[in-house]
Amino acid sequence: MAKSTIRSAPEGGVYELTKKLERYLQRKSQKLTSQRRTLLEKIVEMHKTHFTADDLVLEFINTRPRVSKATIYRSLSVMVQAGILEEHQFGDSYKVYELSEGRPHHDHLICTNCQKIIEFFSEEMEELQDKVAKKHGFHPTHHSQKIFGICQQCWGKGARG
Amino acid sequence: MAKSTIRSAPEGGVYELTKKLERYLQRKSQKLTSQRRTLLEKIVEMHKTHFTADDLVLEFINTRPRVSKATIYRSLSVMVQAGILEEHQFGDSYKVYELSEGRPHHDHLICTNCQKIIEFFSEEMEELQDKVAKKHGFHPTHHSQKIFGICQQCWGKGARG
DNA sequence: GTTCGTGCAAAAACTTTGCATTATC
DNA sequence: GATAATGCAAAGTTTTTGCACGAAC
Repeated sequence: MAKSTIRSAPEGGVYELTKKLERYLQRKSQKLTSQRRTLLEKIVEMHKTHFTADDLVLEFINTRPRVSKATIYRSLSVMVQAGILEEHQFGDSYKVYELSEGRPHHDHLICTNCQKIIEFFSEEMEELQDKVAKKHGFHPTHHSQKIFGICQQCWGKGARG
Repeated sequence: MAKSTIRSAPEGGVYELTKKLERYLQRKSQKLTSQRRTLLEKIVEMHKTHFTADDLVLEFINTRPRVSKATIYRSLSVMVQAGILEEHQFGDSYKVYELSEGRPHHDHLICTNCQKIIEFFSEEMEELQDKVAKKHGFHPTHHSQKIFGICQQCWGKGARG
């Protein structure tokens, strides 16, 4: 909120991400195909903070070169493994993805009226979570914190659940 | 953990819950059918802290009176509306339910090795969540806090991710 | 007797898989 | 040239729905 970065040349981001994917694939003896490149480009081009597999399927319906549905699903999984994407499951039946891209960890506020997702980060929250986990002898790897409710705009419009 | 209650007569619980369901259904001009009664009984009998729709489908495969899959899904939804059940989506593709039954709100630690779910409650966490929501002009209705990791037992057995 | 719920099977929504073909290393 | 990835369609999972019949109010 304090600092707003205008991404007028997203290609820089794509380049870094493709490098990262390449390094991951080499480590795994897997291949950097044109589809995987194209997908990653499309993901960056969309510049959506959150997207689904289906968003990508739609993007490729009338586009050349095509990337099939199966490849999209398979590639999303690879990119999650590679640490390029993060996978979330908000209330719904489908998975939601976002670029990790050196972004710090954050959690989500989800408006149940307009489906808007607001990201937040709280150092206090992170510490408290670690504290709770330790108290139960638990070794945390990651967490998912979702707060559902009504956002400011919707509340203003009278949507009070 | 401090107090351990032996439920030797779970029928008491069923009675209360059935009353609660009845009140809800009357308010909505809906009907308390034998299937809805039977389902609620079965849910209490299972005394699982967390169960899925499919768990219930299996329970009714060779049992009289039967309750169909469609009715199970429809009834679970009704019971969530009635405040009798809580619905969760932990990492997997299916939904997980638990009885609310006057239990205080709590969150979950999920062992990614043995799938065990540990419940916890932290007043501090609740307050912090409200604080974060307010900071973003957000009016929270509920939240879902999941911490994934390795539980004490699994860690002891060498499962360190 | 009206309205709502049930059971069944079919469909829907999202995701995964088998297999022959093609591209990458 | 060996291995891995792709595209397609088919199948898998979990959940929902349409409709004729039956139960609850």
